[in-house]
Amino acid sequence: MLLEENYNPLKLENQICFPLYSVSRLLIQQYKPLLDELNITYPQYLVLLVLWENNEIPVKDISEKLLLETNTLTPLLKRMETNGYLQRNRSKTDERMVIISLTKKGKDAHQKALEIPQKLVEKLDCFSVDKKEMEVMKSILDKVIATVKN
Amino acid sequence: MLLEENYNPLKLENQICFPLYSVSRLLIQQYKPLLDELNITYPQYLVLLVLWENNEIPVKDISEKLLLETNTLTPLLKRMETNGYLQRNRSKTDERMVIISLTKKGKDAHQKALEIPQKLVEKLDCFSVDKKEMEVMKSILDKVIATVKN
DNA sequence: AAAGTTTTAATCGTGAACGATACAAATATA
DNA sequence: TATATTTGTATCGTTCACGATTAAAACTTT
Repeated sequence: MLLEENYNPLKLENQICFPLYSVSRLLIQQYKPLLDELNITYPQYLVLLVLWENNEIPVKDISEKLLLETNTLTPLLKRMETNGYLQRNRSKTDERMVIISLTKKGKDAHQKALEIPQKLVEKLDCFSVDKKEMEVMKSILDKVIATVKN
Repeated sequence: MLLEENYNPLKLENQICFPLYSVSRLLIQQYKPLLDELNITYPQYLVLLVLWENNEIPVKDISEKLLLETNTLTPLLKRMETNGYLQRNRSKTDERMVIISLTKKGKDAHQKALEIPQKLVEKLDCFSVDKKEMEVMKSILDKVIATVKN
């Protein structure tokens, strides 16, 4: 297709970012009903994934892991604090840092969340999305992230 | 990896949606400096792509092509109208519909935009992102969209 | 120790996304 | 032809994203 004579790079169907952007949103929409049960959003779910692997982690490190700026994370973390999922405490050794840690509610949510990935896979199955293709795509995306990250 | 004994589906690195979501945002960030020259955002660029293929198109049809709800498009289209890129007119045959059409500025922007895809490809080259892999990914994503769309 | 620089969060403003709701125009049904 | 339903758009409220800026703490370098 790239070799066709009157190839138009501005045609919607020739965009690479558009399907990426759309599928990302479509997938997040698939997560929504599952996350609603925990009363969290998809970005908040990502924060929980990080915290379940590292209880006690500075905002900066969450920012690096999720590729989100602190001006996105600060209000998001405050909402999660209000909802009782986590605590925000200034580090005593370096007062520039705010250390995020899970509350009991945040830790307990891990058990409930364990079924989310499987339920999502089932949803994608319904859409006849090929699991192998998803693996291929994931490996490509991970490579892109690794190179962009430098 | 999926076969390992203590495979943890809640590990960040085992998520499929997260890299999709991140790369989508990273790519849109790559577009930003190019789109800044036209004083438009990435979703606004998508609207222009649609309009360059169909001058005179109802909001509903843009919504279907971009997979965006009208409550997202209405304010976005109003901003583009304010910026002089397009016009919004009620259809005379069916007054429920608002027909979007390009202004001269909107049509003229097409010429400037022609160089955007090439410039983006160059950027991705710098990140040593493989073009073939991008094609593979695009075909998978297009399939996902087609199936989700039903 | 004083001055400059870097690091880490927070604040502010703008622009998406999207669920819920409203409303008028068009269409279908009784 | 009334009444009900559907369709297309708009409005409202909440939550991201993110650039620009601010501020304080921690470091470097005179």
